[in-house]
Amino acid sequence: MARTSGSHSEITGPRLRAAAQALFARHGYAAVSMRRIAAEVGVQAGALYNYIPDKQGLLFELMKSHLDELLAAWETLPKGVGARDALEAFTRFHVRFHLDRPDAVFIAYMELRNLDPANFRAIEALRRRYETVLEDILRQGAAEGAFDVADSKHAAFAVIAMLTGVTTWYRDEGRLSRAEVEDLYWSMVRKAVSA
Amino acid sequence: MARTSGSHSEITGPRLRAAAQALFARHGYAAVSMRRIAAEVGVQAGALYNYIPDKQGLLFELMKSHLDELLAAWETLPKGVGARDALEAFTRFHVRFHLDRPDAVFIAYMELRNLDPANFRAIEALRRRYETVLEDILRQGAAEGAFDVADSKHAAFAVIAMLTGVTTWYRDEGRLSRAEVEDLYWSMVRKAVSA
DNA sequence: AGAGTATCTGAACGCGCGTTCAGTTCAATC
DNA sequence: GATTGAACTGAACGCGCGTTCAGATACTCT
Repeated sequence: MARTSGSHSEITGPRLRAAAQALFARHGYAAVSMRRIAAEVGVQAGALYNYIPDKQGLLFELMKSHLDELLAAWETLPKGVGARDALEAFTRFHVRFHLDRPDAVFIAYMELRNLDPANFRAIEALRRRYETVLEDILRQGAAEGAFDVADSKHAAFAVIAMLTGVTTWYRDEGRLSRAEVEDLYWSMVRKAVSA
Repeated sequence: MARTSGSHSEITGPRLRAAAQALFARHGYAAVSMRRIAAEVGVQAGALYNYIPDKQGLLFELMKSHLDELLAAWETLPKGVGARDALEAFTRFHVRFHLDRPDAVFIAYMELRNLDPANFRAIEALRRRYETVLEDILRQGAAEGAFDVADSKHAAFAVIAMLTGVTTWYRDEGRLSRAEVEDLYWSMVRKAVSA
C-alpha cells in the first residue's frame, strides 16, 4: 500500500497525519473520532486503515516523528563551543522549533496519558534524551563557572517548561515578532542560570 | 437534596468530586466515563445526577473551585510591601499551592479545551486574574528599578509556566524537599527578572 | 482490451457512552 | 407503625465509537 504507483491518491497518508494532528491538538485524542478525521481527509473511516494500524498507532506515529524531528534538527544545528553559546543556541532553537509546530508540541505534551504503556516508554525515552541535551549544557556551564545552577537536572526541567510555555500565548498576528520572543526568553534564561 | 438529614450517604458529593478529580487527572476528561466515576464512589451512574447537572458541569465545578481557591489563598496571604518580597511570596506560594494539588492543577491546565464556550470564558477570566497578580508585581518592580523586565505580561507568562512545570516532575518520595524546591525556583525567578 | 492491484465505499459488528426515570430502599419524623 | 422524601438501583433510550471486510472502483501495466 502507498507504494510508488497508487491508483487514487498518493498523498492520503500525509493528509491523514496533518488532519489528525490538527484535530488532536484542537479537541484532544480521546474526543476525536476516526470518522471525523476521515471526513477532514475526504474519505470514509475504513479507508484510513490502509495507512495506519489503528487509532493508537496514529497517535504514536505523530508523537514519535515529532520528537525524532526535534532531536534530528538539534543535532544538525551548527553550534559554538562554550556553554554560554550552547545555551543561547538551545534557547533560540527551542523557541523557534516550537513556535513552528504548535500542534505537534501540544500533542506531544498533552496526550502522553493516552499512549499504551509500551508506546509511552518509547516516547518518554525520546523526551528524556532531549532534556539531557540541556542538562549537559547546564552541567558543563556550571563546571566552567559560567553558570550558577546547583541542580542541572531540575534547572533543565524549569527552563524547558518556561520555554515551551511560549506556545500557549504566541500568535503570529500578535505584538511581538519571533525574533523579539527569542530575545525575551534568551534574556530570562541567561539571567536565570547566570553566576 | 444532600440536606442535613439524608438517608443514605451525606458525603457522596465530596467523594464524587474527589473521584472525578483523580480520574480526570489520570486519564483525561474525555476518556473517563460516568460509570467509571460511579464505580469509584460505589454507586450506580444514575445516582451521580443527584449531585451534578451533567458531566460538563462536573468538570466546570472542579476547575472553578480550584481557581477560586487559588485566588482566595493568595489574597489572604500576608505579604510585605516591596516588589522583591512580593515576588518571593508569589513564587513560594505558587510552588507550594501547586505541589499540594497536582490533580486539580493538571485538570485546570489540560482540560480547557473540553469546556463549553461559556464555561471556558469563565475559567479563562479567573486564570487571567491570577496572571495579572504576577504581572502587576513585575511591573511595579520594573518601575522601582528592582527588576529588569521589558514586558511584564510575557515575563509573567514565562515565570508562571516555569513554576507550574514543577508538577510534572516533583514526587514526595524524591530527592528534594518542598522547601528545597521552593528555594530552587525562587533562585531562578529572582535572577531571571533581576536588573 | 484485459489483467492486476491499490484504493475506497458502505454496511455491519459489538460495545460503551451520557442521560433519564419508574420503582425500591431506608432513616427520620409524627 | 404509618408517612415522608432523599438516595439509590437497574434498566432502558438513542447514539457514536473503533474496527472489519466483501465488493465496487479506478488506475497502471502489458
